[in-house]
Amino acid sequence: MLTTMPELSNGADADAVNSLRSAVMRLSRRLKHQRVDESLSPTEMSVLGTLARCGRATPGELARKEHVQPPSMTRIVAMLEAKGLVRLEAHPEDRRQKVVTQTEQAEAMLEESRRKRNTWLAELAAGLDAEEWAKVRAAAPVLEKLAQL
Amino acid sequence: MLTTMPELSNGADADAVNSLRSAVMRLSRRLKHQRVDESLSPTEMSVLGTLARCGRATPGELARKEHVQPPSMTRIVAMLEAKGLVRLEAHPEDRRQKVVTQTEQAEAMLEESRRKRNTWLAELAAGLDAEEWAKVRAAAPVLEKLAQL
DNA sequence: TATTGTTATACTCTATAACTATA
DNA sequence: TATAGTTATAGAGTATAACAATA
Repeated sequence: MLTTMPELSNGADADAVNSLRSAVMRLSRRLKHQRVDESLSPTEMSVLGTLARCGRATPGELARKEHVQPPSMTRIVAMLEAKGLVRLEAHPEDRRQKVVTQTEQAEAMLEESRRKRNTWLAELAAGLDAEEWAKVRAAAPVLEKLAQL
Repeated sequence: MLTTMPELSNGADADAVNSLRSAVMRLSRRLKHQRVDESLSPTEMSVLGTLARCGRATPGELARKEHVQPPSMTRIVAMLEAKGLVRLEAHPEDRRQKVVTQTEQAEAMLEESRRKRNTWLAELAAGLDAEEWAKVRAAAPVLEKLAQL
């Protein structure tokens, strides 16, 4: 039977996305609970990770990258500032904007959190073989790209 | 410098998990919005998917599989029942338990939703090349396993 | 006494709408 | 007039605690 769906010439198929979607939703739910730092929400952690990569960003840029609305990012940044993990400075050229940078404390926290993450990872790793982990590693950058598209 | 973290002999490493975690959280946020059926939450969709695979399950089993607490699953199942997507029957051997099965309507809905998903997929697919999608396809089953571990 | 499911309640995260300040 | 960010408010989804029924 002919379908009306668009051609997917690059090998993507509905079953894979179906599986991916279900796995992502359930994994995200687990990650919410397995959070490495009890005082930080998953998105707050994600923002710190983004800042560690980008160096600096405006609240608006962060909102777009995290796929969150501006008011939500305002709250998140305020939380992180209150915890001493980011600094807010005036934008040099546009006085409407602000610039968010991570503090040294955030860097230390990320290092500490990486250690905790490894412990949790070790437990999960026991359930996968080397080949399976290789697939996850190969796909991780693509998933990040997917999240940004 | 020597670390105190456990050996990860199967090739898993912290950077991969770091990347994976961030991508999963952001993707899940996108998926929340790109939901194929406006009237169903991501978890409700996930439960239907699980039922489609398992055939039947008790609320407790579903709660464990979806990594949700029993009271939450009570609400989710009640919603799905109110929408005519699942049926609740008495457990044949244990009168404390119940058995959840999907209705024909749910099956039709899943088929319809697959069509919509393909449309959304076509847009995303444009941003990845064949090799990248191959990596996603290869990793999808592993991610599902990871979500269940 | 332990387990399955439910009810009642509260919390976390995010969104929308309305507002302020700057471009 | 448009844009960046904020404030105030509401909603969705989930958790915890307390309870009922059955094993």
